[in-house]
Formats: sequence, structure tokens, C-alpha cells
Amino acid sequence: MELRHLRYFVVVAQERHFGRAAARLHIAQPPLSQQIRRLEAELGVQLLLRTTRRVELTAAGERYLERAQAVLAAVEAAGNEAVMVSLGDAGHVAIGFTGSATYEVLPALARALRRDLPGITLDLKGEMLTPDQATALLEGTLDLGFLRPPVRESRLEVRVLRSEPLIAVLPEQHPLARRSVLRLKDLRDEPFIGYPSHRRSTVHEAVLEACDQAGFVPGELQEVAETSTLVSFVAAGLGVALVPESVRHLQITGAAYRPLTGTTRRVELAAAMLAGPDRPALRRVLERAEALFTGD
Amino acid sequence: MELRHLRYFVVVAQERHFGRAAARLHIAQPPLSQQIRRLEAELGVQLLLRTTRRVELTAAGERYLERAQAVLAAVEAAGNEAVMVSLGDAGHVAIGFTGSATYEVLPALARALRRDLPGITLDLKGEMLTPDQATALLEGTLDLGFLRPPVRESRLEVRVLRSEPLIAVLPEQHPLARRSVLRLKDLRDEPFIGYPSHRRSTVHEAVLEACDQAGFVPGELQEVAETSTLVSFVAAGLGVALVPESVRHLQITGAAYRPLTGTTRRVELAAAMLAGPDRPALRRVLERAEALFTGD
DNA sequence: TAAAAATACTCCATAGGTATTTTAT
DNA sequence: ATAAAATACCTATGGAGTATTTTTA
Repeated sequence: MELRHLRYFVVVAQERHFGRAAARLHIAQPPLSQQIRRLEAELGVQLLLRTTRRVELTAAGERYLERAQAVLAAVEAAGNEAVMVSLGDAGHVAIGFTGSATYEVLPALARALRRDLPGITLDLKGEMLTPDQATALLEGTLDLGFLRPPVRESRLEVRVLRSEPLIAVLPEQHPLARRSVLRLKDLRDEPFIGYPSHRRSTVHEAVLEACDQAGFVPGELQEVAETSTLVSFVAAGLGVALVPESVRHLQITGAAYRPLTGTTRRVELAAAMLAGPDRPALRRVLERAEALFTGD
Repeated sequence: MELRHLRYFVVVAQERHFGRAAARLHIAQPPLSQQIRRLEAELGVQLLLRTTRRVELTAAGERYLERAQAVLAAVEAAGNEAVMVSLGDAGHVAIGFTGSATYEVLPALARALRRDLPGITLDLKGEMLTPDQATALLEGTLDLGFLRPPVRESRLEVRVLRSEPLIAVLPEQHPLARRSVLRLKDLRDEPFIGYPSHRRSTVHEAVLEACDQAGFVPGELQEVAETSTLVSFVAAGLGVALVPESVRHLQITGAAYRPLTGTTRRVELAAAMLAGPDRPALRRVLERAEALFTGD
């Protein structure tokens, strides 16, 4: 059976007249009759009741008409969708991100995409550290990662979106919170809260470097896995922390953010994907992300 | 475009190899390559990435594969369903019924159909009087009616399913309710509750005839539209009523049913449909109903 | 008897086959 | 060097056209 049979049947069912249907299909009446008969023979079901005066649908024909129309519409839609996918106007992108991307970059991107590319759906795979994202990207589990360079993996295409300074988070009640700007070395005797050191966290290393630059090594390092936990711990008065500036957008009662002097260390946020041409939706998302974040 | 293109594409996508796909399709490799290229040209989208070493799907191809498989399955299903409909194993039947069919005939039929013909769905159009059902059947609003003969409409095919005596309903507290069997003439001075007389209700006429046979005319006739209302009114002590025996299955606290002597008047329950051959599901439902109800 | 579907046949477009070339690893 | 897809060309199936017959309201 072929789509031709469905197309012909639908028109005959609509016109209830072989002659008119044939005219609409730009073919002669006899071949139309033949094709319909062939369809009925193949299905083993009579779809039409014909007399020379009128053509009617059988109950089976009635149902088959609905189905046939649905199939033809689906074929059409499939073609259109394929074009959309090839242009990057439709598709699915699995995204991984570091904790600090959660609070500004992702929401802004999701909003922009919903507005400009509504055919693209995002699958947010959740907070993942840079090396885990690199692995997932290579495996194909992830299409796009928002991570913190450096990435030691040449097969990945990495584009830096922005560079941000580190800022301090400290309890609102803390005496140092009264100042609007802090010198990093003022924090030298505070207990620190940070990301796990055994996983290779870029921010963790940046924090150590910054402290080194300010002439001290942070003591009493409490380690937490997620950014929201980290800020909550600070709010609870368990210590202070250094985080990338964009974490500011995570407002938690009892925690105060303050700019820092005394270190030039910055951290970069980058988008990474597997090199290779055929991911149009992914390209579009990446383009949109670059436009959004490298612009300012 | 034709289903052939979809079928070929699906196999190539599965095999990721034109040669093997061609073998599975029992055609040679060159025409297969041609058909796939034609498909891509018609869609305006590249679906496959071919090198001489391997065939891969593009993102658009990936999506098109899913859609194509769905379409092919739908075409298959449409054919099967058409056969089912033609055999009466699938379909839809709109059913009308009189109040007194609601409490025994319909539930039993619905149960039997669910078990034996699960492909058939019933659309229960609700309680309708016999003449309204006849009109609806002729209009095509209804496929099958459970009604009380006579039906004065020759285009309808009517089959009597059962004949039942009239029984009395009276308030449980009523002195006559103490007897297990009533003589109809004992009810001569009671207020009666019955179906509307202005609509041509068969039961209404049967009640009048029965009373006539017992030598009286019921006085103080309170009219209600639905059987459940009627029995509730009786339960509330507003009067007595005569109803077909099967209404017994409608148990309402405060109402008692009692067999009657003193009249031979019975009422029939029949199934009615528009004569004409092509309603297989309807035929099957009717057959099932006859087997269920004329058997006992 | 007239309108419309079915039948009989003819033709040609194109799906499919065969032989060969091109290409990428 | 080789496996596999693409190209070139040929064949033949079957879709579509024309002429005619059959059917039924």
C-alpha cells in the first residue's frame, strides 16, 4: 500500500463521487476506481458502497477516513519538523551546568530560548562539575555544558562566555559585613566553606589561588557539594566563602555578598560541546548563549 | 512522497548500511540509494550522512525516523481497525433507552459487551421515551434504541426482547405493603403516580388499560418524567404506582414492590434500529442483546 | 434513459535491475 | 586496497489514459 491510496481514498470520501474526485486529483476516473479497489482488496475490507447514483462510506470506511487523514497530516508534519530540526528551529538539547551557572546564565538563556526558539526543548541535567560534564559530553549524554575552564579535552569545542571576579559571602551578622568592600586578607582567620577538593573543581582551585595571592592558606575548610548548600551554610554562620560574582543572584536570608580587593583572580564561564557539524539546534542555542552573555 | 520512501528510510536508518538494507528490502542497492536521495530532495533536508565506511543519521534524520515509524504503524493499525469495524469487533454505538431498561437490561448488556467485544464503545444517550427514540433513530442520532412497543414506524426494525408483567410500587409503611401479593383493584382509591400522559408513554397507557381491566380509573394522577423520580415519590408516601417488573432492580429506601393479580396486561421491551445492512458493530450489539434477554 | 462506476486495452513514467565508477579509510 | 555508496544505463511493472460497457435510479 502507498500514500497514494490514502490520498485518493480521502478525496473520494470527501467528494462522494469518483468523477469529481478524479478531477480534483488531476487524473482520469478509471485509474482512480482501480486504485480504490486495490486498496479495498489489500485491506480486505469494503470502504465504499457505490451505486451509479451515489457513493457512500461503510462504517469501516468512515473510520478508515479519519485514520487516513491523520496519517497524511502526520507525514506532512514529519517533513516540516525535519526541516525545522535541520535549521535548528526545533530539537532537543541536553544541558549540564555548574552550580554558579544556575542562578543567572541558565534562567536568562531559558527565557530567551522560549521566546525566540520555542521549538527547542531543553533537558536540564542538573548541577555537574566541569570534569563530569566533559565526560558526559564525550559520551553523548550531554549536548551542551556550561562549565568553568580549563577543560583538558581537545575533542571539545569550548567558548568562553564571560569572566567574573570572585566575591565574598559572609554571614549578615558578621562584623566584616558592615563594610561595603572587603580586603581578601581580612578573611585569613575565618573558617572557609568551599566546594569538594577531591573532585577537580575549578572554583575551588581559584579560591586557593586567590588566598595564596593574598598571602594566606584558608584553614578549617568545610566542603559542600552544591552552591545553594554553601550559601545556606554561610547564612547559618558556619563560615565565609568565595564564589563567582553571578552567585549573587542566589539570595538567601542571612547571607551577604561583598566585592573583594586584594586578588586579581577571576573565573571564566564557558560553553562546551562536542566538535562536529550536525547539531543545528545545539548551534542555535550556543549562538543565542554567546549573543546573550559575551555582549555585556 | 510515498510510504515506500518511509519504509526504505526506516530500514536504512536501522541497518545504517545501504547494502544490508537493500537485502532486507529484497531490492538492489542502487535503487535504494536513489529512493532515499529522492526523499531527501523532496523534503529539502539531509537525513543521512554517508561516507563509504559508514552511514549515520543527521539530527533531522533521527527525528524523521521516529515520525516515519509512527506513520507506518498508524497505517498498519488503520487497516486492522477497518477490518475490525467491518466485522463488528470495533466501533461505536449510540444507544437510547426507556427508564425501565436502565436498571437491568443496560447494565447487563454493558457488562457482557465489555467482556466479549471490548472494541465496541457505547454512547448511552440517556432515558428517552419510545417516540423520541423512534425519531432519533430515523435522524441517525441514535443507532440502537431500547424501547417499549408499539412503534408506528415501518422503516425501523423492531425486535421484542422480553415481556414483563406490571407490578405495584407502594410506600413501605402503607397497610397494603404487608401483603406479599396485591389485587390491583385494592389500589382503586389510592393516589397514583405515573409517566407523563401528554407524551405517548407506552407504560402510561398500559397502566390505564390494566386499571380499566380491574374495573376502575386511577384518580389524582401525579406525573413525573423519570423512573427514579417516580419511585422516590412513592417512597415519600405521595402515592402508589404500577411499573414494569424490571424496575424492581431500582431499590429505594421506603418503596416496596409487590406482584399484582387482577390484570393480565404486560409490557414488552424491544430493541429497535434503522433497517439497512452496514452497521456491523450495531448488529453485534443487537445479537448480544437478543442472546442475553430472549434466552431467559 | 442518463449519469456514473466498472471493464478492457494501451502507453509511458518510473521503480528496480545490472554494470561500472567514485570515494574514503 | 577495499568496501560501499553513487552514477549510468537498461528493463519492465503498474499507474494512468482512452474507449467502451454495465448498472441503477
